[in-house]
Amino acid sequence: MAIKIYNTMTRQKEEFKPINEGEVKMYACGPTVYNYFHIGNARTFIVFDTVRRYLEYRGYKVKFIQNFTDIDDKMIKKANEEGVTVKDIAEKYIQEYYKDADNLKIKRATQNPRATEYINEIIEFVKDLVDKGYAYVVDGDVYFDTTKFKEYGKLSHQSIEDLEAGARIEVDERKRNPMDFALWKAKKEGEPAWDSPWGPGRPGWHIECSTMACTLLGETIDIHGGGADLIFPHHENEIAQSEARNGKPFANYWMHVAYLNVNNQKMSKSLNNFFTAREILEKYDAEVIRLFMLSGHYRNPINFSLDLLDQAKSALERLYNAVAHLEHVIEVSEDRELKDEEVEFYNRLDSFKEKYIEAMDDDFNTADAISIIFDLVREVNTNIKETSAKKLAQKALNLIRELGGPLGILEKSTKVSLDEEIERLIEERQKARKEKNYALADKIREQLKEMGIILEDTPQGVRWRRI
RNA sequence: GGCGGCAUAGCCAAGUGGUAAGGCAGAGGUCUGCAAAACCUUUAUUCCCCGGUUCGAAUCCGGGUGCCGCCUCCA
Repeated sequence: MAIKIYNTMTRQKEEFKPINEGEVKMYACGPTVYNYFHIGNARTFIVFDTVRRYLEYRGYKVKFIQNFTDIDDKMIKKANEEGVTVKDIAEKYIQEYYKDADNLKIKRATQNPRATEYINEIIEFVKDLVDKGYAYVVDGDVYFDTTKFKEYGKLSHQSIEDLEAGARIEVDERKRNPMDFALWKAKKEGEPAWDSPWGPGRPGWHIECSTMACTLLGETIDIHGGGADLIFPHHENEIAQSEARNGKPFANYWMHVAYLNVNNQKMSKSLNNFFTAREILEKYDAEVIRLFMLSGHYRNPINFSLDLLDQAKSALERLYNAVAHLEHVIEVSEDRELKDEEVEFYNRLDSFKEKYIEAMDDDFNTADAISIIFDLVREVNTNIKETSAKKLAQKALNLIRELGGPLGILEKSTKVSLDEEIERLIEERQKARKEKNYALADKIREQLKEMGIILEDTPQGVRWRRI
């Protein structure tokens, strides 16, 4: 069984074959660090985090690079607005990125290179393109000549003519062709700049990713990805630059994450339907957000709403109730060998893992994978009781956690220590119940609920969990 | 104009030729002092519409309708 990945380039699912056995070289386009990232960015980050985690789960050693774009028009504008340097803005929002990403339980990339750290490599890259005749210099700007790269448009499946026909951009007269794009931009007044053979200036947007991917991962990488809006022009341009210079395929698999919409429309500042990840994290647990994001396929758009987040919250609660149940059983159950009637389920647990892998192998079908976790949970709830063998409960719990791992959910324990006050109240209530003083018992239960503790009476005694 | 995506129950959503997963919400039941949780039953004779191919289609083909996106910075 092999992993299949939908490749934007070929528009079909392909069997994943890494360049080097057992190793994956993966690059995802990261944020421009001029603001907090929004919930749509969060979707892309969470998806690639899941892809990365799953590849690791399947035994690959993953080298995962995600860049920070720390120099571009938006960065400069923001710095001017705030009266600080571009570097100040970058430093600030990189730190803020880490805060939010960590809170979303997004694993840190192997490296997060910044464009400004690779200026020399970028200049070398551009120089090569000029030398090879793929780029030309105009007034200190350097442009890529898209007509020189015969396969231009192969990722977005558009010919240059088609692209031009629909172009809504004003054509810069200095460019040879309307679709040509800047590799290097000459310095304008008040802009940060670096020396180059073409005079002071700064890199264009697309060149940084080509350069950093090539420098850190090599001329051909396994997986390159980003949001669907990067297909054109960003990734198209990356391909043109990289393949023109290196003469070999840039990436073997192109993955693109569909949008997260609000009211079925793309989130944008002008529509004022914009949510930062941070403000959502204030209201919802990271795992709720992840479950929501992963409950549909990454190539389908998802609609964002608080109501949907509430649905995900309830769903996650069901999963955690099972975890709590198992943790409870492990505490109170007998450490003994399996009884005959337990053996069947004990062995059958493995089949859930098989189905899960089958789902995830199929282009990371997280929705299907999640449904298998729910199937597992139902069976656990019916088959495992306080009287079950401890090793059975332990295996089930390990499995639930294992399957949650690549999705970044079900990593928490429901066991939390109780302070004395709560412990006293629970005991008091138990006493009241014994004395059939149910009015008092219910009152205490209500009181604990307000304190965030849910009590559940089971035949083996009281069970509690936090909300 | 070019390219692409989507349309499955009240809501979310998987399934892409073999007779409709899963979750949320709702209803009924079991358990419980009552709850909670859990479990059981129930909620789409049907997958936007119309044709066609096929023994068989939500799945393939043709034609509609509706919504969304890319072709400009954007995850």
